[in-house]
Amino acid sequence: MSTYDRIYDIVRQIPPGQVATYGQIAELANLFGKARLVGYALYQVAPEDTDIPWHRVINAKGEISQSPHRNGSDAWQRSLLEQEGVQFGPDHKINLRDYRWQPDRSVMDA
DNA sequence: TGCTTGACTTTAC
DNA sequence: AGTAAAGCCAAGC
Repeated sequence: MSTYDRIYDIVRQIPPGQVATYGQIAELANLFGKARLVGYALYQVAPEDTDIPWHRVINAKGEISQSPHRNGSDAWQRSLLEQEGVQFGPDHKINLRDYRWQPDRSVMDA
């Protein structure tokens, strides 16, 4: 069981129409403070890999993280999210308050 | 083997 | 509010 396996395991559990931040994934995978590894792990996942919903992982700002090496897979990511009903704000940001994934919401209030 | 880089986050000016 | 720096760990060279 490698570190990345734990990350992928968490990412696989993100339900459609919801998103999670890198830091959140790291925390759930018992890797608090190691958010970079999450991004690095996802970097190794091929965009066409449908086994892992990599597109549901975004940064803490609610935006799709970009990198010189992505070259368009970021646009693809946005497309996939919109397809699942995730709406982007005027500045191309996702409202985490509404779409953030709540893994274990035992205390359901209101 | 050792140094640099990176799909990040948080805290501090 | 936008910018800067530090912490983290695996991969590539």
